[in-house]
Amino acid sequence: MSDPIASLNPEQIKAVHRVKGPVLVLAGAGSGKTKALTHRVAYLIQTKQISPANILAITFTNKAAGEMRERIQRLIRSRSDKPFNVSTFHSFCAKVLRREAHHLGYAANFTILDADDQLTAVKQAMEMLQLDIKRTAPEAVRAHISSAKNELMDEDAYTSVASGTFQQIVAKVYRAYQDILRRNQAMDFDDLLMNLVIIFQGQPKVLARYQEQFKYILVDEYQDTNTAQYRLTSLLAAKHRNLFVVGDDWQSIYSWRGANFRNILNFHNDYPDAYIVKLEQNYRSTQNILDAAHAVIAHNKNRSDKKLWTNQASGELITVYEASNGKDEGDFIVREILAWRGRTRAQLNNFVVLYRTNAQSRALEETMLRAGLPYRVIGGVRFYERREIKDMLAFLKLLANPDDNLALQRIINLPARGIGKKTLQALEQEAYSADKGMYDYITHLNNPTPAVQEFVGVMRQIERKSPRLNLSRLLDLVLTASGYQTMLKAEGIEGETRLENIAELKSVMEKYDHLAPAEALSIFLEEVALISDTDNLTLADDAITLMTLHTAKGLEFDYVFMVGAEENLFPHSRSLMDAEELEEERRLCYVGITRARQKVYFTHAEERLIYGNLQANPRSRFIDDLPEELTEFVRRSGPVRQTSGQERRLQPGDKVIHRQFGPGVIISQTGDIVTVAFVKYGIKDLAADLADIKPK
DNA sequence: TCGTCCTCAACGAAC
DNA sequence: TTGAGGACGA
Ligand SMILES: Nc1ncnc2c1ncn2[C@@H]1O[C@H](COP(=O)(O)OP(=O)(O)OP(=O)(O)O)[C@@H](O)[C@H]1O
Repeated sequence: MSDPIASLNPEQIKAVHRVKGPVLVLAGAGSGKTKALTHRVAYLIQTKQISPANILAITFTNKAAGEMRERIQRLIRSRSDKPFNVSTFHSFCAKVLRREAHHLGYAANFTILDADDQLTAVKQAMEMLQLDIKRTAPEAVRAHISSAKNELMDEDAYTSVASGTFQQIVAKVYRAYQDILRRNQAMDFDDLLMNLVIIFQGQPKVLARYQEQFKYILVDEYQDTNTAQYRLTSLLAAKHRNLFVVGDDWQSIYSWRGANFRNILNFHNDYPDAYIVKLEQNYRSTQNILDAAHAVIAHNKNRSDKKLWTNQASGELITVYEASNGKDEGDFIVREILAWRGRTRAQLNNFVVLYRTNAQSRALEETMLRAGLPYRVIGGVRFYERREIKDMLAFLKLLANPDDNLALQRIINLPARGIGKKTLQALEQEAYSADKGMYDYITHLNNPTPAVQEFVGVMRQIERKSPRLNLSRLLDLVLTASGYQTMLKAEGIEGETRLENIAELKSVMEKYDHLAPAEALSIFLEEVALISDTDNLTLADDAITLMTLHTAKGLEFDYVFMVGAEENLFPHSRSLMDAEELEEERRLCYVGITRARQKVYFTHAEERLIYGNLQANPRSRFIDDLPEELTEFVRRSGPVRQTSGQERRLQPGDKVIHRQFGPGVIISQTGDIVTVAFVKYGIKDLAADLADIKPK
């Protein structure tokens, strides 16, 4: 292997060698930002003799962290067991909090709530406050609490700024929700970030310790940091100021969960002495792909100015396929993939199909199945969110944290033993009055009901044997002792499938079998809680990859299909009203195009089934923004030239004004009915005689 | 309390 | 189209 530095270009080398002080690498897609970051870590360790323990590298996914750890080890030709602190923000916070959460009254074994449990806790909070779940959507409340935390607003801060009925409700629920979480010894995803910031800000000595440890900090994908992550980074780097961040504001696509690309654009204000590196050579894509991507992003107003060029030839044209319907769209993709495979012996692993919403994957899956092509879907309904998996995990969570009432409530009646909603509520109330966790409470009851006794017996048995069992044997024990296995076996086909899923869970747990039982469980539960969709992408089998545009960030493939390139789908209908959201859709398109090494396809359909009825959407504005000379338009019947100057009546996407409902956007037209999304009144079906609707 | 049938809203992206 | 949640009877 050659000297690693030699494989970098001069600009990348500058970024790697500037060891001291703040450094910003602001550069476009595929310019080698992540590569520079990886090499910098290796350089710090190998050439500058800095201990890995003093370095903290933050990546966007656990998978990226794992790959980086491997690459660094290869670069420094070492298999040392010294800990490399390469992780995501969330798992970094979780690890530190295991040691420091006591400052906030949490024990080290706190539970990490997943999205599902969060919602359950919100509902419980609302029930306690006697709020009507039908009048106030718990999901909306959860989302607001989450945003507040990402902005570092605790319940007091939120209460003091809450205005309007809804926000005041949220403020109340927020308080009750935090109360529930504390009693459960549980933190949600957002707490992991916010609580660590609270500790660092309130305990200067603790902060100083970590500042001293992490003298060198590196952050990838800095454009998608939220306020909490930004603050955390600033706090940790404040002492030594050796902060290296890389990112691309054009690729900021997570504003809806609090990310703010101004964090990267303001870096030079936060650190006036920052050394700024621009990388302009792209090593991933052809010139046509870069030009197309640039043409799309150029329409955005809020963005930095950047250049990107490549040594590569212009390459393939962008192909735009107009399908007659969703099925035709899928068939086209299959035909193209087979054709490429015939021509170039390309592996299926080199193909990715990207869509805007998870719901679009189903139709594509069916096409792939029919064609007999192996595929993998990344994301969507996640493995760890399946009922049987969550049930198994709940047993394990309760074992790890007896205060986890949410876990207990999930499993106390599994298999059904007559503990229903009423009984559960009573137990909860009694435990609450006794100021105890529910498990603690029911294990110390004087005369428990037989059903409760039975459950306690199951848990006692598991508790007693668990110290001597490795993780996979522990799962076996849970499965048999609880009676869950018997229950599923009695269920027939569906139970079989569920048992298969549990078997898959077991094979994951086997990877932790070499760890001591005492620590294996908590490590496993933490990793499972923080696993991300991309983490599940492995190219072990040769298969076509299907995923959302968001999930594709940071990845690269030879052939990229962007499907459903239609107004209302992409850009999504919910974004059409808001200029900033539209810019984010555009950035998403930029991300999609720039994933490709060789060839990009856009596909759209004249009509497609949505909720079981046909909808017609015009093709995406992003297609219209592609340079004509780089684009090849194909229809079902064969290549055609672009139709110019389409006649415009009222079409989906048009902005309109309604006499009664005010401004809105046309979503679709079916026969005599137009569906319009109104800014104030939501989605309405109206007679299409146009009497009440005027173009804006 | 629990399972089944039925209605009706959902689908925006995820650590 | 699918899935969650309510109504209902056992
Ligand atoms: N100096 C270089 N010489 C050759 N290839 C390079 C060089 N730098 C990066 N590459 C390659 O270019 C591709 C993109 O690199 P990398 O993922 O680091 O870019 P990036 O800027 O992080 O991209 P993105 O912003 O799209 O995530 C990778 O395949 C990488 O190996």
